[in-house]
Amino acid sequence: MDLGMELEQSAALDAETKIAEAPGDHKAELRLWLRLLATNTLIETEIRRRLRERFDVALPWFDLMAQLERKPHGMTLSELSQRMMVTNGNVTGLVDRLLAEEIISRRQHKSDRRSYIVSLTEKGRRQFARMAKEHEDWIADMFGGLSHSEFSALTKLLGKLKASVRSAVADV
Amino acid sequence: MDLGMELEQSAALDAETKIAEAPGDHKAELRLWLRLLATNTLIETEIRRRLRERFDVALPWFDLMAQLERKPHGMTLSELSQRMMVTNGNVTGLVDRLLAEEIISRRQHKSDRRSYIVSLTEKGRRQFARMAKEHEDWIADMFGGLSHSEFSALTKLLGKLKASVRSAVADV
DNA sequence: ATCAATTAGTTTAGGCTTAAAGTACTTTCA
DNA sequence: TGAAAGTACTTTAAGCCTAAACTAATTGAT
Repeated sequence: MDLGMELEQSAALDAETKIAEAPGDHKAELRLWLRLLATNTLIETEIRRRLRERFDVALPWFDLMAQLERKPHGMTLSELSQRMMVTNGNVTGLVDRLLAEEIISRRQHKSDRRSYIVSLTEKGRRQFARMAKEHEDWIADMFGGLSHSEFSALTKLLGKLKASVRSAVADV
Repeated sequence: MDLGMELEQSAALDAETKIAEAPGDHKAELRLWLRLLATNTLIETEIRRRLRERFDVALPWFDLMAQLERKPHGMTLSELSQRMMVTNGNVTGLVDRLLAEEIISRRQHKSDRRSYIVSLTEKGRRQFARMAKEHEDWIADMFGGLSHSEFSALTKLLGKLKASVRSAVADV
């Protein structure tokens, strides 16, 4: 997704030279979002391509496995859907397919009969370990153009942005 | 998507206090990507929800209209698919649906008989204008937690990251 | 001028994703 | 304790999206 409003690359727009904007002018915010979006899409497309090429695995599968890997005792489908930031129905379908491949297993919750716990099988753990190793290198490779300090600055700023978005979404 | 590897929130990790990493340790890069991803997903989900609620329109429709709005003379499907960062086949389907709603129109390319030009209809232009106005406010609202200088710093850093990703993707 | 390579767009098959409605179970609280 | 509200998960319908195979037209190299 790239909302196509990418503004002129006027290099002059920084904190020093920026003139007070007209009220209701949100070009800077828009520009920032578009840049975030484009960057994210670039990375995601490339990761998807490499996962398919190297491991014949779809990105949502990797995502699901990554979640389970951190929780050796497994988790419920609801928790999974929250962590993956997708709907419950989506997770139901994914779980079905990963079960069929014996990458994950599923058991009834002990006390809540509505609920299931899914976790990685041994096969799933092995496969994920191989993928995670390369995946880390891909990311490091793509991010290699940034210095140490740019890194930590960007991480910090994104944390702030995330918090800002969260609070705006929360109190609608 | 949220690859579930979110690391412990050790606040101590900045340029000053960071100790040299072990070779092959890419935790910082991973953390940065996960944060980018989560932020993007939050924004996208919320925009999608609001577009549906206020205008009964899907995000890809808005995206496509935003592209066309900038090019009053229209553009080819290929150009559209490049700008939207999706496949040609995807665009074919979207264009079909938007044509049916008379939001866009389509004509043969003058000299290249393989090619079509699509552009917004008057109806499409009107509808997009209404949406774009609110959309800008939503974004500004979500990004409101950042100061002017944080804004420009983040914009600049994301530009660098985007360039870094692009060059890594290019020379695979 | 010709034919191989490329490009524009479509189609197909299959998985992804959502929103909304539905089933089964649990919790709450009057 | 028992009805109402809430939660966990599934199903459905419809659209999104990709990769790959396909058709038709153009370009380029000899």
